[in-house]
Amino acid sequence: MELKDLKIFFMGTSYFSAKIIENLTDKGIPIATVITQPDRPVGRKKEITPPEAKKIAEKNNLPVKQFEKINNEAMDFFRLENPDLIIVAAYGLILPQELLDLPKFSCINVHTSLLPELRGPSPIQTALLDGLKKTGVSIMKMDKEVDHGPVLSQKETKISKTDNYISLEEKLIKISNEILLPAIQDLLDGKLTPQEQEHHKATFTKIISKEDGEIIWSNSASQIEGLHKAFHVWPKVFCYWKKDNQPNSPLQKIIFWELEAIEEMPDSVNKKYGEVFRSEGGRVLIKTGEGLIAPKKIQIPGKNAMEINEFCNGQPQFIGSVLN
RNA sequence: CGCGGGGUGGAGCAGUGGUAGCUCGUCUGGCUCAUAACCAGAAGGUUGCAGGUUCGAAUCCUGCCCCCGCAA
Repeated sequence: MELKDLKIFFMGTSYFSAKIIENLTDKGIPIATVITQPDRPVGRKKEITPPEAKKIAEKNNLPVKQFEKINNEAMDFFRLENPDLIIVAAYGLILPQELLDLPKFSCINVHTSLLPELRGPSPIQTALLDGLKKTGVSIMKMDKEVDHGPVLSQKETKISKTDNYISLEEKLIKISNEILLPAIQDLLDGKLTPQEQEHHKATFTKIISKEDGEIIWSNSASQIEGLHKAFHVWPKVFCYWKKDNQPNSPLQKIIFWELEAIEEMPDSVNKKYGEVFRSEGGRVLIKTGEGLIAPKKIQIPGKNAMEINEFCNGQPQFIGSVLN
């Protein structure tokens, strides 16, 4: 059975999905339809913006279908079209059992973790948040529970000290594109039997929300650095500052664009968690529960991001304040 | 008409009607075991754009351009 003889649907929404579509197309795999989420209002002007997957699909002249959710109306479409195979990558919605059962060759999911670890919606972020040394990509056959189905293929990659969300996602895209097609082809050829996951070893990730990006200064510097690596793109990493250092002065949000964890120094031992000070070497540092954070580039609402020293030139009272 | 903040010398900010200031940087000279050195001095702004009010506008009014946070 040749892949290109099948009627293949692709379901995905994000940048990750778009890169998978791009690769499949480049390799001559015909995607009959790309199913993605609806265009959404984005930005201050609420401009209706198509998802990345739609942009790349249209660029490659692939038919696109958008559903708010997989309801009966959507199912009518799938029943009518009756695809042989559905590939799902970062679609963002849970598929009903009927849809999972529909394609002759099942629904195949690309998940960016070494299943059964890090099931759920945020495997890349959670790997960085937890400071894992490695992660990877799993190709699996979808079943009734999320990220629970038998695994066709898996490949791991190291997480380096300098990796953040962007660089790690790129690594995982590369791996996905290496293993996705061979796995599917082997499955079709009967050369591969999907392996049941070791369910007792499963770990789970959660949906990320805005407030997850808030820094807790009693945490360790390395935890905060992990937070930044995981969330620097979204929801961003931030904390609050009382600009006048008065108890009832309004809280000023501070977004951290770049930061670095460094070790404790002699002149920091008596500081409070979240206290900003300048070291003898002249660096602006913030005390944490364990170790120090050296902010490098920050932003306050209404302003552009700026280097920490530039910020301190205009806001000298920042040094000596306590963040929370 | 979603809510809100902002555009002032190279950078970051102050200045809400009366000669445009601060921190940093730059340049010149001095000093040198105080080192993001220090001291003395200098250069550098048609205060986003266009109108208006006023004896006088960065500051008040009107329109426009640009940047950003929230929300979605």
